[in-house]
Amino acid sequence: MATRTDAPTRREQILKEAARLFAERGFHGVGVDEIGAAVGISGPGLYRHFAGKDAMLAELLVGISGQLLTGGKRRVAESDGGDPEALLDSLIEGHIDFALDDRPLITLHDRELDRLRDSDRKLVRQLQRQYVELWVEVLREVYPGLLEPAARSAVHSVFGLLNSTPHLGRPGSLPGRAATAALLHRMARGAFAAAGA
Amino acid sequence: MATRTDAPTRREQILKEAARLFAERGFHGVGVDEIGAAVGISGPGLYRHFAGKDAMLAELLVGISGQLLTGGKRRVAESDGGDPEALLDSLIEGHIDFALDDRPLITLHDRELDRLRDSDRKLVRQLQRQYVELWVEVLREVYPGLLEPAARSAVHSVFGLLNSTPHLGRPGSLPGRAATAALLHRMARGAFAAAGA
DNA sequence: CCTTCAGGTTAACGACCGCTAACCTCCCTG
DNA sequence: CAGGGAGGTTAGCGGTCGTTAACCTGAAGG
Repeated sequence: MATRTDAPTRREQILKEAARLFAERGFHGVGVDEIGAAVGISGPGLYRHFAGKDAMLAELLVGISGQLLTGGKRRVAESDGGDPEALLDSLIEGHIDFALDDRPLITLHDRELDRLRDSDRKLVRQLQRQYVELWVEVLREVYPGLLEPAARSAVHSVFGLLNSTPHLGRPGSLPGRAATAALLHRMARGAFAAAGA
Repeated sequence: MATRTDAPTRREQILKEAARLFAERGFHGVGVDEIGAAVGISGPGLYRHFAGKDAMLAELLVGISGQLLTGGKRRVAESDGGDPEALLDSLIEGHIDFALDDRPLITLHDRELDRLRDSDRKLVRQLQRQYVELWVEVLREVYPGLLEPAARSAVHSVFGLLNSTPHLGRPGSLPGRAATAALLHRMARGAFAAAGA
């Protein structure tokens, strides 16, 4: 992972603020003027960077889904036939990092999907589906007795568990990031273990 | 539980359809004309039954939170000092019933809270908080080693797990309601057990 | 039979919102 | 030192939305 050191571009600033605002008040609840104000320019200036408000949401959601899937595939590749248990732990860890570091995106990800144009929505759904299937395959290697429909339900449910981070109160009321991550990780494994029994 | 046999009132019809539409497209994404059309009257006719669009959302969210809390309190009272394990199972079962039978309400419940007037939002949050604390107390009886902050995080996370039902595909792709409920129940217990270890 | 009222209707107003048009101003480059 | 494009600005248009106003109607009650 090459850590970025250069300053964020204006486009990236806009996307970040838009994500925060969309997560706080919903896509329809935020005006373009507010998004502009959040980055120090005003309203129509955004159209120098994006074709429209819809395009911002689309780029955010496609980006999230793609990032999750890419990270998941990378972890599978790095494991390469090794211990499935360790691979499952790796997937869980990656998802938790994302859920803790990009809370607004996690919120958007399963909340505003229906506001997308048909083609974008199909793309996002396809990426999400591939990500789920990747987890399902790994899960069924760890728990061979688990049938596919049950495995898929279990994966969706654990996503619900891991994505609950936005409800956990603002950073500070928590017992520290590492402890929270560890708790979530244990609970996810416990839930999977119970599903596989 | 006295099962209702009389026909639903117009108010109830409106609330039900509004809940469905809000869950599908978001509060700001639904117009009053659509809500009216869903119950066979048109737009402004709704104002004979509600003070405004906001009032519908408020009544829905207060109703949900109150219903969950009331049901939880009833189960605690029925247990009355008995087996904490059985009480925890009872709470989980009640929450699962709600999540499976009223999916649109579950969706709204943690998605549109910020669209409420300040007073209504405070009321809903207070009801939600009481419900969480009720779970936390029971959970700490079952797992005495669990500290309060961790227990609260665990409860929120299990709510995320149980409330994932809207993502589980429409009824029919599932292996039957009873099997789904049983799976969710096992996973919730597994997650709690892992948190308590 | 007349009144009343609950529960509708349509028309229209005012606010807001996404987006475009037209214009301005640096800064880079040949 | 021209000039041109990147990245802003404000004004304003067109459509939508929540809400109100004014009117209608059928059924119940004295």
